[in-house]
This record gives sequence, structure tokens and C-alpha cells, in this order.
Amino acid sequence: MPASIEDVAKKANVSISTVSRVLNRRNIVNDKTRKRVEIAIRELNYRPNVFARGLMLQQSNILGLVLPDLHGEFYSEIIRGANNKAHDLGYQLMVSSVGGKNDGHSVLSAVSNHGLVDGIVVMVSEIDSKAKKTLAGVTTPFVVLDGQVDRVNHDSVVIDQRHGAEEMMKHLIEDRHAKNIVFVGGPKTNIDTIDRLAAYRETMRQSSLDVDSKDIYHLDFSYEKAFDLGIEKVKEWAESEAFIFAANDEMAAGIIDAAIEKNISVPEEIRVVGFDDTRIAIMTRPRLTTVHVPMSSMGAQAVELLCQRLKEPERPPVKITLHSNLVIRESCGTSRGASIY
Amino acid sequence: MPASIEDVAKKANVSISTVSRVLNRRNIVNDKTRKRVEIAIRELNYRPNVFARGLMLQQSNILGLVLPDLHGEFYSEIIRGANNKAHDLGYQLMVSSVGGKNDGHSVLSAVSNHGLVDGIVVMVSEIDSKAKKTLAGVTTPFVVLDGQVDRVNHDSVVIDQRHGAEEMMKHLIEDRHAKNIVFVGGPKTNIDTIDRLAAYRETMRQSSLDVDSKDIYHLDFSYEKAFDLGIEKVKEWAESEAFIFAANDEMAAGIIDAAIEKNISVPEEIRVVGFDDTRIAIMTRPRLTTVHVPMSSMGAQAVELLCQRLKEPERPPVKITLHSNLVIRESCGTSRGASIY
DNA sequence: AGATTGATTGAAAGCGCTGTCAATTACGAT
DNA sequence: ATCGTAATTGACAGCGCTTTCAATCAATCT
Repeated sequence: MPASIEDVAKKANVSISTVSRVLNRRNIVNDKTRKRVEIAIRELNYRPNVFARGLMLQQSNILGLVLPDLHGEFYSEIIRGANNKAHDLGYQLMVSSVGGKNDGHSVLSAVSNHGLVDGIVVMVSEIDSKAKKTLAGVTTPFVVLDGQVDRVNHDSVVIDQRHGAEEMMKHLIEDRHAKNIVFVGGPKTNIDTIDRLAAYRETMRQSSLDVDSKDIYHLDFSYEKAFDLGIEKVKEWAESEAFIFAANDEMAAGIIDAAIEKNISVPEEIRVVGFDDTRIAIMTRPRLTTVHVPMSSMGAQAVELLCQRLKEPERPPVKITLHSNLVIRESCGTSRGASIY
Repeated sequence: MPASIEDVAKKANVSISTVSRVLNRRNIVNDKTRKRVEIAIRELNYRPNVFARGLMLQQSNILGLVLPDLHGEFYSEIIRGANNKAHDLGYQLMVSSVGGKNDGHSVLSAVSNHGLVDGIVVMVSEIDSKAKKTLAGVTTPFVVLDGQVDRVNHDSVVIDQRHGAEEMMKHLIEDRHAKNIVFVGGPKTNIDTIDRLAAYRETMRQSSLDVDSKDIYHLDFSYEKAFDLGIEKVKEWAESEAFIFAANDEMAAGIIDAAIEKNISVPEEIRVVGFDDTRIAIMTRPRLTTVHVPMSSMGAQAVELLCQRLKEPERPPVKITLHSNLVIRESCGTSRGASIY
């Protein structure tokens, strides 16, 4: 139904080769003929068929983005960043989620081996050996986002969570004189949780503070679970003058709300901090002291890196590190340089 | 580089036709040959080339999702719903945003005329004549999501915002005895704003309440702008015993926080309600009375409708209406059947 | 004028796959 | 054995595009 290159050629009274040339390397065709062809193209509303083109060129100008999940602002910001950058660079983005009902590996291989996408940005939140093996089998160029794929010699963009987390811990300990810090993390196997917890332990050790394993909780990053935990523990925490370091803003919000529910005031009686610096952080009262993670940049940088790789397949792998940093608001005591939003 | 159908044929000692047959209609080929071919396929790790296939079949199994924006939970939930459904039905999803730097029309036409996607879900938040014209030029099957594309005879899924909004207004007026309701909407041309405002006006009229045009504000759906407005107006609103009907939860949250900032208590001094029932609604204190909009269903249903259309191109257009409904929490007075989350 | 060059164009060979149609084979019936 | 029929397979023509490679033509040079 749609016009083909042949239709254009007939209409413009040239061969399809010529049409193809004005499409791809317009400069090498005579001005007059080019004009004729261009008019024909416009009149027929002609668009090259992606498949035919892809078949010849073996490329689609489509990039894949594979995420562990699509839930929450974290991922949606990554998508946004990736999508904008992709468009800027002339690519389309295909988003897939590995979580939920979809079997992760099947999705990944669908996106990749398909041969459809020119490259993939993969975000793996839980690196197990299976995931590594899957990754190893992927023939399409890809970059790893925020996954510590150890020893895998690949392009990657990671956030230096350690830095932000340590900054936060130091703030709690040095500026706020915290003695007792409770860590509320996501699942044990989750990469971000592992990193943030490592920073927690390390800083505690450096400051000669004991870490009681009872002070470490593994939830699922959700407001609800954190709220429930808060309801149960918040009194106890208040008595022990605890600081709560939640591994994301949502859980921090849940704990704050639990405190309010239990008539425990924040930051006077307990202090709560978050991670990610999502919009939630400015919507809680008090606003969250948290660690800013450049979410949309992550997506954008990963796409950019991927495109560079596509241009220079032989280039040695690059690792881009994005920095996270402390943002002080009010959920952890009188602010020093607090930002309103 | 990757194995082609010919490689498989050679390896299995059959013709490419036979390989193609085992790929597509396995039953019509002899068991023994089929086994041979299957082994060859596995050994070569063969995957049919999407482009070649697409070229023949003129279909890609890719669906496009075009959104006005990618910002915020509303869209991310739609993506999630659409993505899951698409996968369930054997499709891949390609997401595009029309907002931001991307010129909307170019994106739309890129996604559509490209011929890449088999169908599109388009969400248009601001229907102007230009948008309509663009839509009219799209040859790929598409369904319109949440856009009142008047008189355009198309598959569409819309939310019955009117219903939810009216329910809300009635709740305010009848149960809460509101006399003075302020409407805080998004941009004037935004479809959702238009609908919600219409319901507002209509209910006010029915209840013989005056609507002062000074009580209608058009912001941009953001927390920040609403917060600023709140800071300015909240005292005044408290004095006039106003109810604030915000057109989304984010703005409602902004206003509540402004009230807190100004030491005005919610819901005692002013009452604020939202729209959408995003996660924000349970994170504010007090929690938001709001209108629940089935966001992820919207995405899912739109995709499902689109796939049906692809199967039956000649079927008369279908319009699916999703219902929105009032969710009573605490931001508007003592709750009657309030839910905790 | 005849030859050489460069600019411009067209013809045709695929890219990897599907589907049509004809050819081959197997097998039971005559 | 011979035939008819059904089951199975292969040859080949495209799908719409890019890209050599050769052909054409005008312009320049000897």
C-alpha cells in the first residue's frame, strides 16, 4: 500500500538507484534530478521501508533498554533520559522489563538475538551467575547500566553509590553525632542494596561504631513494607535515639509516616534519611535528607556510550562513573544548607 | 555473521523451503526431516532475521506507544501496563515521548510511517487541529488513549473522568458541605484539565453554587507551582473555608505542604483533594482524598484493543471507557470508609 | 576532430526470508 | 506391474532497498 522506491522512481522518471542516492547521499546527484526526485517523494509521501533497509544495512536504528522493572520514579527517569538521548542521536528506544511475569532471560534474548536492535542498554539489579551467562551469550553490542558486572570487560555506566552513601554516613556520624544507625535496605541480593550496605558497614567500622545485625533490615523498597516496619519499631528507635538510613526515598517516606502515625516526631525523636533523591524526597514532611542519584543522566549516558560503541566497535571498553551526592534537607535535624525543593 | 536460513538448510541437508516450513508450520514436514532441521537450528544458534521476515510479512510484532511526556508516575504506569500486555500478546513495545525537545509531529510520523511498528497507541494530551491532522495522516493502525478525539471514528480507550470528578464534587458538596471550591488545574488546553473542570462547573451549577473565575487556576501539574500558589493563597483559603480540588495528586501535595508551611492545618482549616490516586496520595499527611484512575489498565487495554484491531482490520471502531472513582482518605475531613493505603 | 576525463545515471545482483507451484516420493489400490 | 493419490520436498520469484559496475554524456584537452 505505501509507496515504494520504485513508485518514486517511475514518478520522477529516474531509476531506483537514483532515488536511493538522493535518499542517502544527496550530494552526488545532479541538482535538477534531485529536485525532481524530492518532489516525487513528497507527493507520494514516500518513506523508505525499514525492513528492506534493515535487511541491506543490517541495522535498524533501534536501541533496546532492558530494565529489571518499570515501577517507580527511578526507572521512569532512566527511561526518560535514555529516550531523549536516543532521539537526539537519531535512534528509537525499545523498552523491556525483565521483572514481573516476564522471564528475564527470554526477554533479554528476545530483544537481543532477534537482531532487531542495534544495541542494548541492560540494567541488571541482581547479578547472579545465570544473568552473567545470559549476558555472555548476547551478540548484540550492549552496555551495562548500574550493574557491577565484575570482570566482565564491557562498556558500563555505574553510579558511585559508595561515595554518596559514605558521605551520608559521615554526615550522620560527624555532623549529627549519630551513634546508632539502622539500615533499611532492599532485597539482600539487590546490587544497590549491597553497595549501600557495604558503605554503611565500612563507615561504621571506620568510626568504631558497632553494627548490630538486628539493625539491618531487608525489605523490598516499598513504602508499605517500610511503613509496617516503622509502626513496629519506631518507638524502640526513638528510645535508642536511632538514625534510620533507608536505601531509597520511598521506604524513608514510609518510616516517617509510621512515625507520625505513632506520634513520634521527625527529626526530633527519630531521624530518617533516604536515597535516590526522587520527588518523594521533597514531598515528605520533613523533607528528606537523601543522596542524589542522577537517574535520567544514567539513561542518557548509557545510550550515549552505546552509540559511541556502535560507531567504533573496536574501541576498548569504557566505564563511566556517575557521582551521587548528599542532599541535606530536614529529615535528619536542623539543616545546614538545606534546599527548599 | 549470524547463521542464515541457508546455513541451516545446508547443515540439515534440506532446502531452505523446508527450514522455513519447520519454522512456521512445523506440522507439515516429515518428522525425521524436522528433527534434523531442528538440530541444525540449535547447533547454529540460528534466529530468523527480523528484517527479512518483516520484509516478506510486512509486520514486525512491534507496537509503538507515543506519550505526551515521560515525566511522573502517571505515564510510567501506563508504560508498565502497556508493556506487560504487549509482552503477553507476543509484541515488543517501543516508547516515544512527544514532549520535551522532540517535535511531536515528527516523532509521531517517525514511529508510524516508518512502517516499523504494526500499530500505535497514541496518547494526546492536547488536541488541537494540528494534532488531528497529524493523526489523520497516519496510515498505521492506531488507538487513541485518553484523548477526546471528537468525531474521529477510531478505536479508543478513555477514562470517564467526568464521572470520578463529579463523584468527588458531590462528595465535597453533599458530604462535606462545601460551599467554596477552588479548582487548581493543569494547562488550559490540556484535555484532562478540560474534562475535570467541566465536571467542576457542571456540579457547581447543579448545586446552585457560584463559580468565581478567580477560583480557577491553571498551573502545570507540578508540585512546585502548586506549592508556590499555596504559599500565596492558603491563608485566604482558610479564611473562606475553602475546599481545594487539584487536578492531580502532585499539585494537591504541593498545596498541602504549603499549608503546613504556613501553619494552616489540613483538613481542619483547608481541605485539599487530588486526582489520579498515584502513590503520592498515600504519602502525604493527611493522605489524599482523590479520584482513582486506573493508569496501568489504560495502557494494557489500549494495547489489547490495538492487537484486536490488528487481527480484525475491518471491525468497526470500539471505544472502551474506563471508570474513575472516588477514594476517600483524610485530606478532606474525617473519613468515611477511608483506606489506609 | 579525436581522445580523455569526470560527472551522472541505470542495470542488476543480492540481503534473508516466505510462499507458490511443480517435482518427487511413498504407498495402497487396481 | 501400473496407476492414482497424498505426502513431502525443492526451485524460484519476489518483498524494497543499497551498492557495485558499467554505460552514457558532456566537457576538457591534445
